[in-house]
Amino acid sequence: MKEDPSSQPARARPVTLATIAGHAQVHISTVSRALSDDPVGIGSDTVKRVRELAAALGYRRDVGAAGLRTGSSRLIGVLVPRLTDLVLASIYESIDAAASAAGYGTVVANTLDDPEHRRARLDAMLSRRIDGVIIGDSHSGDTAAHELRSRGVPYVLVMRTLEGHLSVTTDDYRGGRLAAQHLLALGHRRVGVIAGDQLASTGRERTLGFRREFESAGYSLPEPYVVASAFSTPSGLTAGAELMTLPEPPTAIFAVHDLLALGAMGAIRDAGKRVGADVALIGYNDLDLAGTLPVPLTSVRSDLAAMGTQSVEALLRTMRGEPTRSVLLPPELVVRATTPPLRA
Amino acid sequence: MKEDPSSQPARARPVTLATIAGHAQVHISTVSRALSDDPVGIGSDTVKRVRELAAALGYRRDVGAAGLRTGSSRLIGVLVPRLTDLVLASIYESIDAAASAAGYGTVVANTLDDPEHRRARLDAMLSRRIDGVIIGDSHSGDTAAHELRSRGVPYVLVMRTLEGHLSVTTDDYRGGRLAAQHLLALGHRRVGVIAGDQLASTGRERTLGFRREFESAGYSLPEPYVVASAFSTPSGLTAGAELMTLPEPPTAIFAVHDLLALGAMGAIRDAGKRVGADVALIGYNDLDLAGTLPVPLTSVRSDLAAMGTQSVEALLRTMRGEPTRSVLLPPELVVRATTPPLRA
DNA sequence: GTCCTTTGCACAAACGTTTGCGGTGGGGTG
DNA sequence: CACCCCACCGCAAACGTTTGTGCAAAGGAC
Repeated sequence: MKEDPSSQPARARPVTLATIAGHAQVHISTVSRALSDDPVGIGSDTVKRVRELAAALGYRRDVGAAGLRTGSSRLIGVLVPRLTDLVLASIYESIDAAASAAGYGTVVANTLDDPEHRRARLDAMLSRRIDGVIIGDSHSGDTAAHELRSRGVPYVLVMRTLEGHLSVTTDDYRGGRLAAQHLLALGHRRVGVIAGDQLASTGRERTLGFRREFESAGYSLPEPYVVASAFSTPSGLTAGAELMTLPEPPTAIFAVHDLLALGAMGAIRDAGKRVGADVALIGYNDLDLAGTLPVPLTSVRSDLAAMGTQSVEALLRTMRGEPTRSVLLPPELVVRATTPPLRA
Repeated sequence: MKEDPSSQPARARPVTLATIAGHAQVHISTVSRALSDDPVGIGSDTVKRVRELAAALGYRRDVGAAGLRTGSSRLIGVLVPRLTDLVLASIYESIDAAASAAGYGTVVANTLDDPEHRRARLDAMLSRRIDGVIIGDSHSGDTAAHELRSRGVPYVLVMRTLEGHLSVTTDDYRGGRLAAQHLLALGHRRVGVIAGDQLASTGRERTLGFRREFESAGYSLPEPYVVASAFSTPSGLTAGAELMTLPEPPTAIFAVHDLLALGAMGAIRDAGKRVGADVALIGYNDLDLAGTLPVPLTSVRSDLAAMGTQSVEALLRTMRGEPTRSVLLPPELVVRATTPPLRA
């Protein structure tokens, strides 16, 4: 290990409009206009000269200072429960890409589903005068959306819905029905659901859709067979264990999140059964690890990238004051090895 | 689905120092001082009055404007290959938490290991006048660190090292040796390595440590048994398949990333073998899904949270101009079901 | 009572932009 | 040749802070 050269050169004084103006022998405002997207009222040769000078000097517009003047920080805030949740990480990735393409930066905050922490992070965002917020962690009984509305800060919900607020989500109710239809078609009659957080619309809707479809086919889904949980692998393990220790354990399990399904796999194995052959399993979101698991996982696919992109588009429209409607993306069932045909 | 009330109230004009000054009948500078951390030179009753007023009016300091004046944006940039890599997401989470606790915000950028894209994102960060950068995606032959140094922007590497630059990482060489020692002790003599990206110090060091330990015990690790890869589950699958189709497939595999191990599990199964019983498997990083997998995965644990936290501390020290040294965190082997004792 | 020190505050400049407005020059039209 | 118009550019204010300096009043020592 070499010695670390911790002594770094003093930070160079950044080159500003004034620097360029000095070199070009024009007024600073002329430089500003020449560098703007469409330089109106400035001679084309001046524009060329200024731009070359800017490039040569390594000029970089101070967007903070510009924001002070224009009132727009060109920054959008993103609230997520946890970035270590692959689903949210994927959505955030596409949000960031879309925002970046539109000339906006993003700041993301883990709220950990903790109201106090969330407040603090949202406060920090507002202190940076963000232009809009994408809320990915909305909870029933959540106040952030209302507060933003009353403050007049544009926002849009993603991933999870909330009655009366603009949102971009997948049709979770329909996704739940797809899972139920598949299991019913395979002949399963006694099934379990790992339902996720019931305060989140995702957990609620997916479970509800599944239940409705199942019951409307004439079968019942008793309470002990539906167990709430967090959205992590460990809680999938405990919830799965709970299901497998029922007097009559289910022959199939619907987990409303792939990570829950991953945990359930462990629980099924711990119960001495084989995933797929003995107990069918369906996950949700179709993370790219789902297809490469030891036993490839059947999952309800939702287009996370589209959700991210469209939420940015919706937010930008709202920021421009254009009317915008919520969007519901269609889910799709991807059948793999964890839901084989029932043996006779 | 209700109609979306997309019409939001006009954004309220934010309350500034001037607003408070008006109400308090003092000068704006007095308000600024009264609101600062230690209000020196201002009467204690004035301080109290101003602070109450600020709270009542819902004042929020504009950190962008403050940054313009002070020259510090109180923002640190974080460069990662991908946030959907759980390892990086975990590190970023702790970076963000630590930075936030120190009064700094963070902006993160996916660089996708693409130089051009990376340039653009780094440029955007510099345009926001970030106070420092944490580089999580350094590659051999990478120029960003050099550029930052020459620009005088404080930075620190995390996760991956680069000769001659300050970094906070785990001892990957040692981690590789731990894995080799474990497999040797179990009696494995013909082993394979899924080596990750050889341009990243993580992939390189872990593989090197493993090889050294293995060879110094008197056994060989021929080239076909070491296959490079990306750091994802799918590439773990293909690399694993490559190993399993060798004329004499290995009896154990060391994957330098848990997600690679996850993919390898699928490959082992596709080859008609059982993970653990037929082919031993060791992962790296000990993600929390490792322990809850159908067959719990033996893995080399590295303390990701500590890496994040300490990288922030190192960066803050560098920003204050204090001398700082690279840190090497010790890895730890966590033995689980994928490396059972060899049957006689 | 005078002088000096301290306390408490106001003034103003500066950070880097953007932008409405005004002014100068040149070219075209009548 | 006089006029007007337009292209091009400079001037200055403003965004919300922070901070060095100056100034007045209050308090103490003699």
